[in-house]
Amino acid sequence: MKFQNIKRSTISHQVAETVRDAIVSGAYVPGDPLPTERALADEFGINRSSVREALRQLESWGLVEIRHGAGARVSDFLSTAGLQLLPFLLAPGGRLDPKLLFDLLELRVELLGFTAGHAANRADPPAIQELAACLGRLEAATDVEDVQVLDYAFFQQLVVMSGNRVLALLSNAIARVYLENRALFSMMYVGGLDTGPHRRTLEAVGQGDATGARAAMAEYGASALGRLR
Amino acid sequence: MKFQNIKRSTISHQVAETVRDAIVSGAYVPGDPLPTERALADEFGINRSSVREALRQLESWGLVEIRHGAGARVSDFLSTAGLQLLPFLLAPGGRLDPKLLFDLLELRVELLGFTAGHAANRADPPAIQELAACLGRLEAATDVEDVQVLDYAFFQQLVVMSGNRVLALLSNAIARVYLENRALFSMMYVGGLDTGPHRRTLEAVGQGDATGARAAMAEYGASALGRLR
DNA sequence: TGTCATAATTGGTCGGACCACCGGGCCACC
DNA sequence: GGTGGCCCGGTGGTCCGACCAATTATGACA
Repeated sequence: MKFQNIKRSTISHQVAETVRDAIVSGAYVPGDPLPTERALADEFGINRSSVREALRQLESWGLVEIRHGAGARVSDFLSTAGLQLLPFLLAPGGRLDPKLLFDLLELRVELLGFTAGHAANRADPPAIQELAACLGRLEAATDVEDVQVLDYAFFQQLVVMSGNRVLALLSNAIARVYLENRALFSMMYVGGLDTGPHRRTLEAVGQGDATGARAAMAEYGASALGRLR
Repeated sequence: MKFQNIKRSTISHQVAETVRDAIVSGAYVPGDPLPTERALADEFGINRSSVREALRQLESWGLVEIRHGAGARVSDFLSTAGLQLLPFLLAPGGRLDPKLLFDLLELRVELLGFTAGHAANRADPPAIQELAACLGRLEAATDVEDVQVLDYAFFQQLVVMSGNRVLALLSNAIARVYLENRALFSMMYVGGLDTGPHRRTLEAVGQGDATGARAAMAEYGASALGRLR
């Protein structure tokens, strides 16, 4: 039994999360005015400073727009927010949005291929060795949760090898989706993981075969996508 | 003559931007402790509340990690932050990072293809008509800045047509890169824009030809990438 | 030398005050 | 009828000073 990290949370974080969930779950519609800072402070029974800190957070998530003297409004976050919202949009109020998950995995297929292809182009021996080690650890794992983590580590190593920092940032954002909704993705791993595509990817990357690596990784992504239906 | 919107800024935003730039430009290295809230307030000559609001923002950008009683440390943002940092990483301290721009455009090629392909699969007549209108406006424009905006609008319409909401969030993030560094990308448009790929994309999307649409849009992205060298 | 209570440091929360800005209503003026 | 000036209540922005809570440094003691 491993203990979870105890998450200590500040009041402002809790408020931000509460209001954030209210917004993404549709309790507030884009354009709606938020209660005033003083009203929120009253409602939550906390100080206005804490509310303000929470609002700053909501603002930087792209969820609300604050105007001096005129209050805060819920913004049209689907056209202003970035991927940092995805973890919370995926299962608002505990209810999974299957279409959104499908969209994510669909895009992931593309990114997996892109990543593997560029990793093959730019790989150097030590990195390839590290990738092989990742694969070894993955194949040795039995616990579902470990498999999940190590599978992601394999992909992460490919991202590093690709040398594309924009891709790295993008993959950070996607990693958060996994972390926030770990249970959601565990279904992709029940009944064991076929590491065949991983092995073929490793081989192709080792030979600098970008086309092969891309195909192998895309195949893996597509199979995960297929398992969703 | 159109007047620009006057942008009013709060103190906390200014502080957040200042510290953010100091971090991404390397003045602080990941792991470094930030000055204490009280010290920052003194240094900037402002109140501690404003500093705290700024720190919340930096925290939600993934740039710093705050621990009760122990101060704030700069986090290893390249492995924790998401795409929302990209606009500022691209030209820290006014100096362009050409490799990062290359990485972005390289990834963009992939995304353009993905977007066009899926748009072709899911397009309906009114959306296609709107896409045609986008192309019309683009070809009618003469001002470089207008071309830049309308070129992006064409892509944005493809994103909408693809029906992939994750892609939409991703493209929001990338849009911010354009907006924050508009001048940087204007070079891609000097000497006019060849709208041939756009026209071929429109045609392919209209016929539901995913492969053709993907190829046309990828070609366009690759040409932009080539112009960078 | 190692341990542990304690003090100092630092972030978290609070209450209250005042300023800056927005929106709407009102009114004089053209 | 329309325009601009003016005022006023509501709301966000900033400040101050105080105290609480967690961490870290300190130093006495065994």
